[in-house]
Order: sequence, then C-alpha cells, then structure tokens
Amino acid sequence: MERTLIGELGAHKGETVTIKGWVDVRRDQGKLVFFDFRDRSGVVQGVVLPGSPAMEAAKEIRNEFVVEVEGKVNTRPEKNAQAGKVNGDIELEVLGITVLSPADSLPFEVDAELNLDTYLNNLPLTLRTEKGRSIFRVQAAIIEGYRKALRTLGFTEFQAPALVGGDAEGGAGTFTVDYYYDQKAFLATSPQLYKQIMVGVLERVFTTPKVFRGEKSATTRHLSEYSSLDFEMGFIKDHTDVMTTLEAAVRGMVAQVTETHPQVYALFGTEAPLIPEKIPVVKLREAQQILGVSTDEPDLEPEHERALCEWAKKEHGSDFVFVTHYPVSKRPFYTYEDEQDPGFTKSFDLLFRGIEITSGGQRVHNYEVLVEKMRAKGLDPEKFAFYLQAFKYGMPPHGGIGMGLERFTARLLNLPNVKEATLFPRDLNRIDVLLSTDETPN
RNA sequence: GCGGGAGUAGCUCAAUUUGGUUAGAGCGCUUCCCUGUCACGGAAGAGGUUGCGGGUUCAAGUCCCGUCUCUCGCGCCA
Repeated sequence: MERTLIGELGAHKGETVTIKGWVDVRRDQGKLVFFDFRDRSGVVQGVVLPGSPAMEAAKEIRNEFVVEVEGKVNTRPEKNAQAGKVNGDIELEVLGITVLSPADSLPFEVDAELNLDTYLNNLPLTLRTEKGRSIFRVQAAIIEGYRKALRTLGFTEFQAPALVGGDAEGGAGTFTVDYYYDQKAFLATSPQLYKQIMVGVLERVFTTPKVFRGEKSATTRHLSEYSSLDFEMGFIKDHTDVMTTLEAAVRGMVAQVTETHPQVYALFGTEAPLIPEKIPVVKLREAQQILGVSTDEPDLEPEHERALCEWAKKEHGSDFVFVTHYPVSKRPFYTYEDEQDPGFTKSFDLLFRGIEITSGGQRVHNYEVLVEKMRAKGLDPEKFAFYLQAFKYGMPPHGGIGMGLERFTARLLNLPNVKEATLFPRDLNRIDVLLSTDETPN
C-alpha cells in the first residue's frame, strides 16, 4: 500500500493506511502496547489492541526501529485526546507491523540531557532528537533566506574553490595538503580573492563555501571547518552600501526562519531577534567611548562585544549592531582606508547577541594601491599575480562580507556552543571520532 | 599557546571537604506483572580495574607528581 505521511493522517480518519518511520517511544502495558511513530512530517500514537495480529511484533520492537505500519486512523476517545499536540486527536490502530530495520538498544535516552562531548560523539543518533532536527532545519532555512534575498538583489551564486595555492588573508592559520609532484597546497581560509575576481565577471556574486582555519582555538565560537556566507558587490559608493545589502540579507534570513518555523524560538527558550528599522552603527572608537574603555585598542574584546550588544538592545531595541572603522593595522591588505579618517578603514563587523558574526567592508580596487598595500603587509605581489589580473584589467569600486553560518545559527537559537550549530564539527581533537594524540589512546 | 573547572555504571550525577569495611542514586538494560498509556506504572536482577601511569600510607575514588581527554574563559577570529 502507498505510504501516507504521519503529518497528513488527520485527513484520513476512518481509513486504513500505511506509514513508514521510526519508533519514537514504546509503552508496553501488557495486553495493550502503545507507540509513538515518527517520520519527517510528524509523530502519531499507535495502539496495538489485544488480539491484534501485530501483537507479537509489537513485543519485539524497541525504540528507533524502522518500521512499516498498517493501521486504521481512529478518532481518539475524548478523554484520551491530547489537546494542542500534533495528531493529538487521532491515533493509529495498528493492524500490522513490518520491521524494515532493527535498532540496537540505545546508549542513552534520546531526549536525555547529555554532556557536549557525549552529544558530539554520538551525532548519528543525537541529531534525531527534536532539537537536533530543528537546528538543522532552521539552518537550511537560514541559507534559503540568504539566497532568496541576494538573488532578488541581482546576485549570482558561484562555487568557490576549497583547494588553493596560497593563504589569502596572510594571517589566519591554514591547513596544508600534499599536492602533486611534492607540491604543497592549502585549504581555503576564505573565498575572498575569488569573490573579488568574480565581481570583475558578474558584478554581484555570493557563495557559501566551507572554509578552514587551523587556529588551535578551544572556545564556544570557533571551528576548524565552517560555512561562510559570503557576498561581494561592485559599483558601491562606499562600505555603507554593503551594510545596507547585508541588512537586507539578514532580514531575509530571519524572515525565512520565522515564517517556516514559527515555533522554534520557544523550543530553544529564546525569541525572534529584534531588528529595528535601521541597525545601529557605531565607529569602533565610539563603541569604546560608550563602554568606557581605551580608544587606543585596535579591537573590542569579547567582553566588550557582549556589553556593546546589551547597549544596542537597550538603547536601540536591536539584537544587532554594526561597528565600523577598524584601524588599518587590524584589517587585511585589501581593506579600503577612509580618506576622511586616515589610519582607519571603511570596514565593519556585525555583532549579533554578543558575538561577531560578520566582517566586511569596501575593498581596494585600484591596482597600484593594492600592490602597495600588499607590500606594506609584507606580502609578495608576485604570489598574487593571478588575483591581481582582475585589478589590472578594470575593477569597479566594490565591497562585501563574510558571515559565519554556524555562529549565526547558534545565536539565533540560543545554543551555548557553536558546535551544536554544526552538523559534524571539526575541532582540536575530534573529526567525528576523537583523534589519537598519544601512542596509547584512551 | 595561557588560565580556571572536570573525568566514578551505557547516560546524568552522589560519595572527595576531614583517606578507613562489600563505591551509591535516577534513567536506560534483562526477566516477570499490567486493557488507555502518552517521560506509562509495579516487582526483581545484571552492570564499576573510580581516564591512564607513578608516588605517599597499615589503608587512596579521596592526598602528591606526571600524562591524556573533556569543558569554560583569554589570545585570535567568522
């Protein structure tokens, strides 16, 4: 019989249907066995009544078994209805069960509170929880919202390379890979150079590559491999045009999540983010004055970023705040220096609920200036000859951003550690399983 | 890389302060009972080289040293 999705059972009252899914929970009462069955669309209670031909199978089945169930969709007796729950008014009277795949007994209850490392070491199982499923459905919606917003604004998506011949940023730690003929190649730390090249081709582009940072960071916000939501746009007036586009993208991302998953914020004990008419903008030095810290520091410390976000929420009703005009020394070679504010750049970070989720700015588009900036940072223009062709042959004024998808997801859903917003996080000692750092692994 | 906290049953944790007999609980697991449960309930049972190595002591989960791992903060960054 054709499969009916669990989420659509309400339209089949009185009919005999076949569902396929997992056993979420089994409640054995002896003569009577109850199940919760789960598929991608929802959950429904199944009841195996005394004398049912499915009783023998029902006694063998355990949580997470994959089953095909034939049953009759009944309206629940009024006293047994579960108000407010999906399919709370119906249940499936089980007439037959076929085990498609058995499951070992679980190492822990699927909904148990787990330590982070237990959770991460068992992701194929722990991702099946309601929260696990929700996080990555939300993440898919975030990317969908990002794509929709930028396509509407005339951007073209492209695929950036992961394997590169040099370190674009000249600072971030890179992973080295063996290439042909005893050569070394690197995993990209950013699609930056390729985005800029593509501005010379398509004018407005975006890409969502995996990027790699070998930084030995052990924090709640760093990953060795993460997804970077990048865009780059030509013919801008200055960095504020980029900020305007970023605002539109962020609104689109949040709207997509809120429209498709309205219940998700409550599930994670948070609320939809506050985005006012205009996200507040402060220069770095203004931010430092607001916080009462030295304006000589080239950057905000994490503690200050958290405090500034509290300020933005209190004073502007915003969960986001832009910080602009970081000093030239703190920014990569391609960053545009502000003629009106020498020593400082037309660059910005976007902070969201306490942490930096985006860096961006206007880029240098003049070939000679760019070569000079490279030299000033101790980089060899010869090694960037490929990239520099884009500037040699005519590049419009342009700028763009890179946003950490996992950081955005984590802040949106109030997840304490960015690894929870990463399907399969790579960190110092773990790529799915713990890596042995000793001859006698534990 | 630096600093704080932690590692005890499959999972989540007690027992460590003040060293002292067979290291406990809840959940899960096994067996049995249960006709309306929805985290079902009830009874019984199995399950531990206390991360690893060394030291002090009559005696170490507990104190000391080393080491590995986890976790949080910092550096750095998205």
